[in-house]
Amino acid sequence: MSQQRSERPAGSDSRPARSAAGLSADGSPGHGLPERGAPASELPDLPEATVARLPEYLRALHVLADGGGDVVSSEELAQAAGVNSAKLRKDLSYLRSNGTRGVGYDVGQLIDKIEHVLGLNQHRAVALVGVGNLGQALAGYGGFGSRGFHIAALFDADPTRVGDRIAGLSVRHIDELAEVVATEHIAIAVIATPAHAAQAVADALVDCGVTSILNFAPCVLSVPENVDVRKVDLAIELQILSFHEHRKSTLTALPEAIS
Amino acid sequence: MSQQRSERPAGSDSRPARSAAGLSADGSPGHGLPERGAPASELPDLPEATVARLPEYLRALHVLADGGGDVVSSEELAQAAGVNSAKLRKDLSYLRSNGTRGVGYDVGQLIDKIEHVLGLNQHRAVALVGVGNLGQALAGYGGFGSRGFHIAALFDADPTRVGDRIAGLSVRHIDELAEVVATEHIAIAVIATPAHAAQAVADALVDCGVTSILNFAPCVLSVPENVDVRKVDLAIELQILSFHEHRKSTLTALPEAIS
DNA sequence: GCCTGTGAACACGTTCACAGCA
DNA sequence: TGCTGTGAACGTGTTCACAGGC
Repeated sequence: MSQQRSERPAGSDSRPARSAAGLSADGSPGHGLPERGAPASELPDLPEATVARLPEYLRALHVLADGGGDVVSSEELAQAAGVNSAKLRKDLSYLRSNGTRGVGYDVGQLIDKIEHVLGLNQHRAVALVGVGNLGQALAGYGGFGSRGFHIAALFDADPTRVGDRIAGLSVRHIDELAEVVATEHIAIAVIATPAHAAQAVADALVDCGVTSILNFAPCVLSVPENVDVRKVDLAIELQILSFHEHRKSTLTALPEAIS
Repeated sequence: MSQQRSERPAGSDSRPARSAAGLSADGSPGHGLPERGAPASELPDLPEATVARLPEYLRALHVLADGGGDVVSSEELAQAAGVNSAKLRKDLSYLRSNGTRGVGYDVGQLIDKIEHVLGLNQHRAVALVGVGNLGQALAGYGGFGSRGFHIAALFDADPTRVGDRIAGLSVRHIDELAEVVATEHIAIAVIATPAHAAQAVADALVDCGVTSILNFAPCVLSVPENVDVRKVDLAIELQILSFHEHRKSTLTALPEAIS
């Protein structure tokens, strides 16, 4: 499932929304899919919705592993991950997973498999652009290392911020982007700039060869089709909750139907 | 139609369950209920996917309005929001929307309608729990006011932080939660605590009557079914991007199909 | 002509229910 | 007797394509 080109909102909720603005970028009709028997045969092309849940399973598995568990049933793991067990089993079946019937899944094996599928074997270097309020918080977030990433560089356009040290890194000017992206082998970047700067930053990132962007700026980014964009927008999340609040409050005004 | 009730861990998936408990509330054909709680056209029960996109349309509309536009076609608006126009039109049709054929949509009217549906007429008060790195950044984020929300109170469990002033608000101890939630009429809360504290905070929030939670802690929350939880997890977003990176790099190893 | 609104077709995702194996 | 793995049924969401009105 390639991401569609243009831009697509990919926020918090499990938005599998594959909004393809144009045409069938990814093989719709008769796109000779990579041969089944193809030896390279890494990824057994997973549904996007499954991909979005694997990280949650992984987190739950790590918790179980820390707790000393070595085998887990689909029911237990599903509960820990907040899904139902049928969905979990279906998801894991896409990994040609090796559970043991009558027993469950080996925790360690499953962790390895999921990490492998997600490409987390190699610690990935991430660039963070924009060290304002949010950017600083993200830079300071400690949870990355344990989950397969490290922030390799910080950038900002504001000369007064360049040189600041945040979380052990020195803030560099955005003009140095290309150089650093190359030397650090960065493929993933986080945009934490104001909205008005985000598109220019995205363009610069793409020019440097970055192919995955996590966008915290409240705007739509336009990027080539080979670049993946995911979006996190706090206000949008709150507005969705607001809708449900609104709905709940009008529902309580209605007579209670049967229970 | 059976919906699992019980304590559903509303964690990751964060799709508020559409309780289909046999309510024909909205316009069943021919059953014209004479009186609704709110006669002024309440919620025409929208698909969840549509709800998730309305905020994006709203943002795009505000940009257009600021630019002086007063009418917009579905094609233009769709582009600005990063979706395709068929989807946009379908979404708006759920709002019994009033576009003009051959012309387009009135920007101002559409803004009003979406804001109304999302319940953004009333500025909603939001509580933020956890003023660490991320919490402080969220508190300092200025984008709320213009989008229908304001942070009404900050809480933390750490006594050394209580009393700090952040973004014009004084941090209060979590023990004061119930009191403040009541006086400020807070229905929505943001959890920005470490994972190990999040469930306890969620329980406390629910006890106070909070019915919508935006969870930044990397864990699954278990809440009663009438409470909506949405989750934002940075590491998960990056891991999803990592998968696509991984896939792209194995694909380039394959012979290029035609483009 | 242009553009909205929408049924119908299609694609995707979830759930069920049971076959198959330890 | 479990519990996994999975086809098939079902439901949701997206796209198409055209009817309807300006």
